[in-house]
Amino acid sequence: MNKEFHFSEVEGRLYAEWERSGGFAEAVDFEKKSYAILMPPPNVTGVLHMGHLLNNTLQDILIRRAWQEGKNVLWQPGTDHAGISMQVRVEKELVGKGVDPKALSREEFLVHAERWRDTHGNIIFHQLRNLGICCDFGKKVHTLDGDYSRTVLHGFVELFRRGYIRRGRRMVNWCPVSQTALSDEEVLVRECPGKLYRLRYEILEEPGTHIEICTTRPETIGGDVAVAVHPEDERHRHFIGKHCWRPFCREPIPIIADGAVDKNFGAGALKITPAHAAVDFEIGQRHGLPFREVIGPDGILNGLAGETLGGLDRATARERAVKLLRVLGNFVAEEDHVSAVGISERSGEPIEPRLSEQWFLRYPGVDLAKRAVAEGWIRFFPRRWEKTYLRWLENIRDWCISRQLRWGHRIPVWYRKGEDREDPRHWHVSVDGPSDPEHWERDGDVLDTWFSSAFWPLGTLGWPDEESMGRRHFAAFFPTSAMVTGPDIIFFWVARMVFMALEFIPGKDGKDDDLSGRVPFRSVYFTGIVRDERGRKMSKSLGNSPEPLDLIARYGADGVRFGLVTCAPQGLDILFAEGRLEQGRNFCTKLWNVCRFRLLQGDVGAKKSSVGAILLRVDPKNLDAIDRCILENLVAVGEEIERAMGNYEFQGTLLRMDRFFRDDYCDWYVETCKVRWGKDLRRQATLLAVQDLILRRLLQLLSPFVPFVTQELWRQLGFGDGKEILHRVPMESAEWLRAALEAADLLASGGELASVGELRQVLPALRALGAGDGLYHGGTPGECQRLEPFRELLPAMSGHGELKKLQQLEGMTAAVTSWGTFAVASGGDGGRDSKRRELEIVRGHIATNRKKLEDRSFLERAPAAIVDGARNLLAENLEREKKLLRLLSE
RNA sequence: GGGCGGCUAGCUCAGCCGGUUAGAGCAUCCGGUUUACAUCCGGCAGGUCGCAGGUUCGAAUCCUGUGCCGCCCACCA
Repeated sequence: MNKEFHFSEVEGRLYAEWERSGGFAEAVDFEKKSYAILMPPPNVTGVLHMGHLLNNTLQDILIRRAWQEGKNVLWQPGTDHAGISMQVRVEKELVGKGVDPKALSREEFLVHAERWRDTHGNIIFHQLRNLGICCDFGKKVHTLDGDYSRTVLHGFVELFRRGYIRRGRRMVNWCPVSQTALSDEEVLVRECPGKLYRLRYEILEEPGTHIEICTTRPETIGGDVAVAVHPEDERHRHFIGKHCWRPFCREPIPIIADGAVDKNFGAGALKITPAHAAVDFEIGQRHGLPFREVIGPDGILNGLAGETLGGLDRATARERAVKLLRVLGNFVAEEDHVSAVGISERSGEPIEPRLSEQWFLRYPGVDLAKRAVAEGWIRFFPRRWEKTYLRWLENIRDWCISRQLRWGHRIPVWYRKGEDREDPRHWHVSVDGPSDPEHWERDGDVLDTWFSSAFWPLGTLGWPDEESMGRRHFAAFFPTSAMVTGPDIIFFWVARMVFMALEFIPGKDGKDDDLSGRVPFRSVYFTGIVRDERGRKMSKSLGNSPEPLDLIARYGADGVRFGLVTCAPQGLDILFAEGRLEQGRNFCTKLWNVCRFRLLQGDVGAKKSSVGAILLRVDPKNLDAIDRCILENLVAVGEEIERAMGNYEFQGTLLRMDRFFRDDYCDWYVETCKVRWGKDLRRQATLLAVQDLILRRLLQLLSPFVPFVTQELWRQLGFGDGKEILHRVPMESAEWLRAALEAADLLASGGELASVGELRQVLPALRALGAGDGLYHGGTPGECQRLEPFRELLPAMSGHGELKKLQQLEGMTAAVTSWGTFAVASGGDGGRDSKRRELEIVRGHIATNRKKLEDRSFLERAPAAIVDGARNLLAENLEREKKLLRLLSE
């Protein structure tokens, strides 16, 4: 066996083998419980980043544990066609090649896009393989696949039929760069420093008199159709019903009263531009105002904006407008003002509120979606995200689902040629289209990508086609078990999947109140966002993200996985620290070496190394307290891990295993084995069997976290038949193990646990004594008797050779312990200072506890156990003080 | 404007359904190692638990207020 774990050699070999020999293959047995995770489908344009690394590591851990628990397992991979970002990407590519994308027909463009997708689209999965994830990529689904598209279109048609989808002319968020509508969720609101302009419009009926208004967007003045004031605003009351002059495209416009105006903001009067502001639009509707559009879909102002503003972009037009207003005498003042500006998530450009004809979805089953989470049918980890989810549902608004793009699912609506498009009587809505297509024209828009993603749990499991649902085991895997994703897509995706599932999956036996079978997943684990050491979100544009594949090459997949998990606390963002990965790599090396050491002591022997087979090699008569304690620990760790994993405490679980492995097993148990090895062959065999029991279980427990090194060691140690795939080997539950070890009488009693625990605590004190010619011990007869079984062990473990009787303290450095006084010969008064420090601490404890015990209310009100604890501590420390004083006075 | 989260050792974080002396890893420093592992082992030092009140015999932990930092939501132009 090599001295080091050469991960680069092992990882490639094992991964290929897992794939080849069915390590990821589905094996559905309806007698068993099922476990399913839908991998959040990465964008086809995406490349691997740190977030994917973390996210997929966590899913892989859950999936491998599910295999170990003997469940039916589905980890569904897939990719998302990523509407806008993909289209932008392809357009850029085309422009680079000298092709004008706009000159291409829809079909020509799609050919290019599909070609791009098919060459670049699966890169991320190839990259993910390096992480070792046990996902069957053969099951991959792409949102534009034929089957999946049918799911999406069917969903649309059904929602339309049920009255949730409507076509309408409404204000939408318009991205002038992509020239498409966006949903509210795709708009980022950013605080932008700008100016608030105070302007005056002259009153038609009272020449020379003005009304003052405030605006941040003077370039839209051409679109003003009114000025509104609050109906109860004394300052402006007398203007209501009169008119004022619009400065650009000079025309009189009415002054109206509307409650939506805030009296306390600015001048208390608001110019109304229904075509370019949502609030203004509503006010316009209420008052039957006309509609003047002055900005085109491309963000360029038109002739109605004012004679010299036409043809300018919004920013330039604003500057020009201000200059004009000064010249015209309408300008009063300007002040700095921070306003909330909607920014397109994709293009980064300001959104233009714009009236347009779009398809809207009124969310179905809002109350059900609330109940699903509020009543715990779906559980969120960490829980606090429930509030975010619920609050969003409280203020939910219709979702604009149509996009003026080419890349995506084309809306399955046809309009009869030559008829009024706005008249539903001339619409055809179906998945397959009309039977006489020559008389119809299909809607040119596509659906929001997130609309198609909302059907992911349904579509990937074959819905709505019964044959397909059977083939994909819908019955076994729906509802899926866990969803692992980022809180940033809680609205975009998580909530919408909930809506769709609840809408389309009926309750069992018509019992719709029981949501258990209707939710898309039973729990959602929200990961944190991976940030760099300075707390900035890792991103390519900032250049602060390490190359994931590079990290894997340097630390090994296991090292990276270990590192990521240990620096990812539940519910908090992750401050990425590369040092963690190094610790991960070191962990693997240590695991490797302790197994190597095991092999150096002798063969594992029986090749069939089930727990039962190993137990046969353990003779309870040859076990001492130390052996029983480590076995007890082994069981307890398993129990803690099961609890922790049930709560998705990945970090806690791994750190707990790490602690058991290093502190309990390597540094304590293995070291004591060396000392206790002896000459008795049966005793030796038992010690090895105990090691095997521990290593076997440890490898299994660790396998989901560090799959490669554990798999390789499983073979090297000779567990299994040499071909076994570790994560497919069933793992005994902690409960089973406890029962088995208890039945074989291998677990420590409470007394043994306490005794060994103290033994371990004494060691550091002995080591701190420094070097001498041996270890001297003195104590009460009771103390000496307790030490007896460990006479060999203590001095050896502390590096002091043999144990001698302590005769006198002069010239010695001593440690007072619960096992008596230990000392080594020392030159001078070495150790005196540390004794003094110890005395200080001891006296501190004495004072604290004495004070407590003198406090009557403490004695009266504190529970008896606490009071007793304080008494014991006081007594103990008084005793230690006495000994220390004796030592110091020698 | 509303909401959520964080603030504990130089750094990253545990602890937070109140209870013995507030922990771990990393970094620093000191020491160890012929016999699995220097990708190792041990130890020293380092914290008035953001701040201020309150409840309590007892508060890092519960309550109130407050300060920074971050995130999310929101039609005051």
